[in-house]
Amino acid sequence: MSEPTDTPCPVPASITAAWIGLMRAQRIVLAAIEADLKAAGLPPLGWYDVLLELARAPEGRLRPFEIEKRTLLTQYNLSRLIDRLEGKGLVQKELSGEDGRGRWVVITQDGRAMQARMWTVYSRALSDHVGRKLDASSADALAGLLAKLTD
Amino acid sequence: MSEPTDTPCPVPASITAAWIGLMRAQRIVLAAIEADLKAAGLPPLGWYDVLLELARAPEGRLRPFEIEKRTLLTQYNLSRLIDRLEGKGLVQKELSGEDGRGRWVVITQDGRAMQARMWTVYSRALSDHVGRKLDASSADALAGLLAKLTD
DNA sequence: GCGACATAGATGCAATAGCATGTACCTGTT
DNA sequence: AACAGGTACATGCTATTGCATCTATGTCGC
Repeated sequence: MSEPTDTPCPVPASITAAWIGLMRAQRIVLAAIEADLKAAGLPPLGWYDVLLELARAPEGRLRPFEIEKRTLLTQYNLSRLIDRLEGKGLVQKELSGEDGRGRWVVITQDGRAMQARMWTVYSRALSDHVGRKLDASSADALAGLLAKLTD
Repeated sequence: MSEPTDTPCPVPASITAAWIGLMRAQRIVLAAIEADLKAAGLPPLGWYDVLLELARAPEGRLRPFEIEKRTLLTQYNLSRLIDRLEGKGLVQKELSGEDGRGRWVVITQDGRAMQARMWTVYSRALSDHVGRKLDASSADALAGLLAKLTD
């Protein structure tokens, strides 16, 4: 006669609490930030990530696979996101001379302007939805703990 | 002649580090867990969330709007997720007598079995991808810091 | 140089998410 | 009772995502 295990849970409660908190916090804060961007008539955060990487890159250009690594976007989603960015004139695609398989993605002036415009809204949203909730030492501690999850 | 502000950033570095860490950690861990579920031939995590709430509810039934609050799903996404769950025989929809607008969503035996089956995989994934990375006190600390973000 | 395999990127198609709106029904006011 | 909201849920349409696969090129061993 075995004990009925109502919750057959080999996972410590502290672990599940951390995981649920991680999901909740990310969703809630992300939704709040996206809402602020949308309210300002700006595109979603994914666009910003790509534009920022390009803006920081030497000559404002990167290969798609480099963007992919930096942003955690999947290959097929990035391929289409780049098409959308190009459609809005924020980036240009160029053929790569060295590697016949490759393309260059180059940020345009409009793209740099959009990145800057998005940052004004994004930074304020970050202050509102993250900065207001955490002091510097808490933020450091949080970043440190989260980093443990990603190696 | 004004100084060029290379990074016009009123947001403390510790705040952006925490935010980027939050996004990265959530995406990486979620992707790992979803991959484990898929590898086991099981449906995505969203299904589990709904099934768990139903399994825990008295008589295994909830109104859609109750599920909505508990899971952070949007109304329209939940409406269709419930249809998919019903299509697989994991829940049933019943008309509500008291409130003519309402429906009940009732978990079936198959639904309970699926929730249990998913938990065996999910709990192992949690141990692998979270438990292995954090000791109990770190997990508690992380949960506490994340909770600060969501009030 | 040729074949086998890897890498970079694109794309057709099915599934899901987002948005706006629609349909019922409820609740309060006059 | 009639009306004016408000709440609960569904749904048509479009946009995005996920998956599998395709094309093109590069690399390595022989």
